[in-house]
Amino acid sequence: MQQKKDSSSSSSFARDAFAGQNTSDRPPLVGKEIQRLRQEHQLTLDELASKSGVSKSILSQIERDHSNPTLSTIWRISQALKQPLVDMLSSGEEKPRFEHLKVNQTPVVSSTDGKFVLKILGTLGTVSTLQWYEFKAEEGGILESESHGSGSLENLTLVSGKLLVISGTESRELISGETLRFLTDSPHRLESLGPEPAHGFMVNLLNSNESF
Amino acid sequence: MQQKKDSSSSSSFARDAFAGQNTSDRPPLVGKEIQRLRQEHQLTLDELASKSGVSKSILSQIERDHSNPTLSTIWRISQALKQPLVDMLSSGEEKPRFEHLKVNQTPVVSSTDGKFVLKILGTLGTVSTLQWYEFKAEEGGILESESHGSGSLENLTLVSGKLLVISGTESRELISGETLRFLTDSPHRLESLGPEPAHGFMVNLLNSNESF
DNA sequence: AATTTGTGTTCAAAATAATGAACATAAGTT
DNA sequence: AACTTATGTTCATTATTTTGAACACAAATT
Repeated sequence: MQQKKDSSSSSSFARDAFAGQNTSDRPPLVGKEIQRLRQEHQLTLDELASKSGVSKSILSQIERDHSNPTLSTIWRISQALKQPLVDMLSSGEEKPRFEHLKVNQTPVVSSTDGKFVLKILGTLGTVSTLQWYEFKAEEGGILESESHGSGSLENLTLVSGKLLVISGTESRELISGETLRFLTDSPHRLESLGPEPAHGFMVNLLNSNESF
Repeated sequence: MQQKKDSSSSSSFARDAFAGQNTSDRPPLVGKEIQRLRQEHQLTLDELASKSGVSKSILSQIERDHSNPTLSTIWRISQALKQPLVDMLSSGEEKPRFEHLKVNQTPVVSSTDGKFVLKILGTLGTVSTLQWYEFKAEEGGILESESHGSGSLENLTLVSGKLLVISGTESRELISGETLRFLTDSPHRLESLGPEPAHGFMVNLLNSNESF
């Protein structure tokens, strides 16, 4: 019924259930990350406790992964540290420093008539898929796309040329230098109006939950 | 010491402490989202309970936001639903369909000597901050940046010109059409090598935990 | 209609997260 | 060195989450 918690060494939490590093099949160990953020903000446990409304003692335990925090606790901490909640839940991993894509390694997609060319510049997965492109389209070039799923967002910037954008029942005309963002949860279509070729840049967020 | 939980109406959680919709200053209400996902997967509470190892009763309460789940509980649920944990913590919100930025509304930043010009095309917050830019730099134009925080990633595509990128102790030279992505957790610097002006796009992920 | 089966909700008990006070230790002061 | 301050850890208690069993209700079957 009642049980001692941490007498001299172990709550049953971290040691028994989630002993290892967060390398996949265990809940994320947020302790070190929270501690890092707190120290970055130059806060003591007392200060963070009063800022967040979470008691000092539980903060201490969470930082050492001796406790399994509640959603509301993590949230209050993230608020106090001005850190998006989700950022605290992913553990830092190894990353190569540079990735250099040579010209011929950049994937290119083009419309059947070859008038609309899309260069895929990058992709990022997991949280919400993100892709960005450069495109060039001579007059009359058309790119038709299916829905990207609810909540998907397309961000178009036109460097030069003129572009007609149709999404659902609405449409817009873009001129050089303008940016348009729009929902792509229904089929949509880009058309280069010419006379000079349209050239621009596109950032797509697939199935995100962001608002702008 | 002991306390009834949900007798006929209220745990002290949802109703007392977090009554409203998730419109900002309360922990995210994950209930509806979890329920949606469960139903999408065509699972009953019993099935999800056995898949996730979380008891049916607490699932029921969490779905109705009558309980304040533990990190490990949310995590086990997210695993069973094959859903990235963080995706469950963002709630769906309303979104306007189009946002059209006219030329003069696009924020522009330039270096003190005016040789390096950065147009801020867009920003997305919360999950991990994302920003993208178009840049133009005549020969000798330099952009110096501080660290963007651990895990930050910069994705550079050069449309034309020649660009020198220095991050930490390493450096690369980019020619027209190439893409470079690199970590920006230390100060870094872009320099247009000329002779023709450098022109390109940049997508920055600040403090993300993605790997590529 | 009565029975079984499936699905979600509530109950009492047990496990554990959260709190505030006391404690330990280190760092600075007098 | 003794005293104070600052900071983090542990203790005892309280508040809540979590569990498994019992319950309620609806849908399907006999």
